[in-house]
Amino acid sequence: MPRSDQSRTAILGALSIMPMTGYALREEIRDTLGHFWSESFGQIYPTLGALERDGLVERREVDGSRSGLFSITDAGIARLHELLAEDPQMPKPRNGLMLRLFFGAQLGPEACMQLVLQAREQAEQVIAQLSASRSEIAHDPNLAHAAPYILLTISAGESSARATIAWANETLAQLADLQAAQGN
Amino acid sequence: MPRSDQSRTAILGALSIMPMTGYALREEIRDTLGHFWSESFGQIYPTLGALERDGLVERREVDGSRSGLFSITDAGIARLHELLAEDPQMPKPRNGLMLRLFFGAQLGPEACMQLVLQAREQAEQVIAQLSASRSEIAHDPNLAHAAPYILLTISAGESSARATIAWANETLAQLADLQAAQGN
DNA sequence: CCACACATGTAATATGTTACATGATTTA
DNA sequence: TAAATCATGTAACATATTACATGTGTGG
Repeated sequence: MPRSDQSRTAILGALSIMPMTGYALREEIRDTLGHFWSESFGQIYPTLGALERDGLVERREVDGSRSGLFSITDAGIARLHELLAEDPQMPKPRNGLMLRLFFGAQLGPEACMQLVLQAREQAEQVIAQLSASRSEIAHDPNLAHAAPYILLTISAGESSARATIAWANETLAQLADLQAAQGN
Repeated sequence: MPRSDQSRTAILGALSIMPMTGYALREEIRDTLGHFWSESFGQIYPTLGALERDGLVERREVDGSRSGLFSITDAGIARLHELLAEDPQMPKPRNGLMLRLFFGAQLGPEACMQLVLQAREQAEQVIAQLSASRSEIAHDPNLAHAAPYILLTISAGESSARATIAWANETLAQLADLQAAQGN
């Protein structure tokens, strides 16, 4: 009953950068991998348990505290390399915005414009967040040797967001035309 | 126990364009909405059953054939409008490529370059497919009044794929630098 | 001392895919 | 007539989220 290989990959990967508690793991994944990855507590804790049973991570009880620091073992590093070498899989796409636009004839041009405006705003926020992340990552000593690779993913996010903005602008113009034509 | 509103939206939307069998529904969703949506039989048939019980679609038995043609009812159209007006939701992101690149320090520059090359090829294929779809859609009489909206989603796909290609080219150059630096 | 962040975990629920079972119809 | 495609559906499995339960440490 293998808990998702994908979750294991993300968790082992994060622990390969530095030891963490399960709680910190969620925070890091949300804040740093957030644009292209997510894990919930419901996944993280059972997966950590399974990884521990398999000897891929170790839990170190910190003095009096109830909090367990998880760190990756040598076997864990080896397994991480195997997992990373597997073919990357994308989830089946389910883009609610495109679905609505596709049936835009039912929804009408005004509502579609609202949706596109919303998408453009979100893309602008993403760009701002990524720009902030970029400098944080460049200055974080824990990430020293991982940083060049992490920055590639930041660039991917920025590139995608810029494309969304350009598309949104074109699309708004076309929707305005459709609206005008409908008005006739 | 509401079968996903999202699946209902997609199915009602497709039936709002023309009546179809469950099988044809899968084909259409895969071929036409494929770049940003997917449904499996395991979702389609139970959902059609539920929609029928709710009076949102009707099954018409065709003469001797066992195949049922599903068409949307007036109540179904009304419900579709409600569903389309709801906030679009994106699934939690799980991008296997970015996950691997993020931990690229573990994977090494050569393997990362392979991944990026693969992503660039896929994007090129997407562009070719979308370009073909574009002319099909423009010439399909069934899609006459839906076409302008559908073409907006095609443009979004093209725009995103072009951004991926541009990012891939930059990224390959940077990975080559990393590789050279590692070689020293 | 109260609220909030840290921390771990489980259970109920939702969602979705794959494989299987079954059979009709069409085409080579 | 054999193979491929059309067609419908179910069951088992896989995955993932949300809400809940529980408790500790810390700052105002």
